Amino acid sequence: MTKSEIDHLEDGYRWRKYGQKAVKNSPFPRSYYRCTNSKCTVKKRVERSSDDPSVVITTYEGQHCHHTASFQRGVGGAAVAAHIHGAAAVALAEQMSAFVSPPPQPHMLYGLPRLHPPSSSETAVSCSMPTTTSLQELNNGEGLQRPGYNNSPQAAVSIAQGPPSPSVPPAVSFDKGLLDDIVPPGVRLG
DNA sequence: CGTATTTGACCCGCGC
DNA sequence: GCGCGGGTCAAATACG
Repeated sequence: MTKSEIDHLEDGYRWRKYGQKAVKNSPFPRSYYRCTNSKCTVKKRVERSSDDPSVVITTYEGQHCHHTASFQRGVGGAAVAAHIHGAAAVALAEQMSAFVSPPPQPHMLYGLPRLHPPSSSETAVSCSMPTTTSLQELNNGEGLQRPGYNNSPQAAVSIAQGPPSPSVPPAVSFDKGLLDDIVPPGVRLG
């Protein structure tokens, strides 16, 4: 869940919209996106919350087998990395903050309950993985592990809308785990 | 001209 | 079998 006015959030990857359907639960249409990487079959659904039009619900399906499409496009990777720290990271922060905010039903975290693999322990870098919950990647940091959440959801959202300090600890906590997955450590250092 | 988006049609699973 | 809802395809269109 992301508090944003736009549906197409930048998360460091390139997405191509391939469909849109109207859903019954919400008066707003649901958009279907697919990773532009030909070898990456990651998909995501973006729908706007019927309860709060300012909230968009992004559901990821699968896991990326690459860092960012921008890197594969050739030069400009460093610039993109800087961009991620500036904007995309904010979008991700919003997604993380959504898990520390008081949802109406914490147990319905979009398929998270079936995080356990079917049988063998599959590697995180496998393409076209059948598991429909890459969100675990977003939560294996601290999102779900923390026993309680912030007193006010606004506090969590404020991280994305305007951090009070240049180095906010909560952001760094998942920044390492999350950006490390999409931004090469070498680039981040530079 | 290449790429991304729009949008109606099509396919499939499910309940009756 | 039929209707409904959700997901995907693909031609048309828009844009840089």
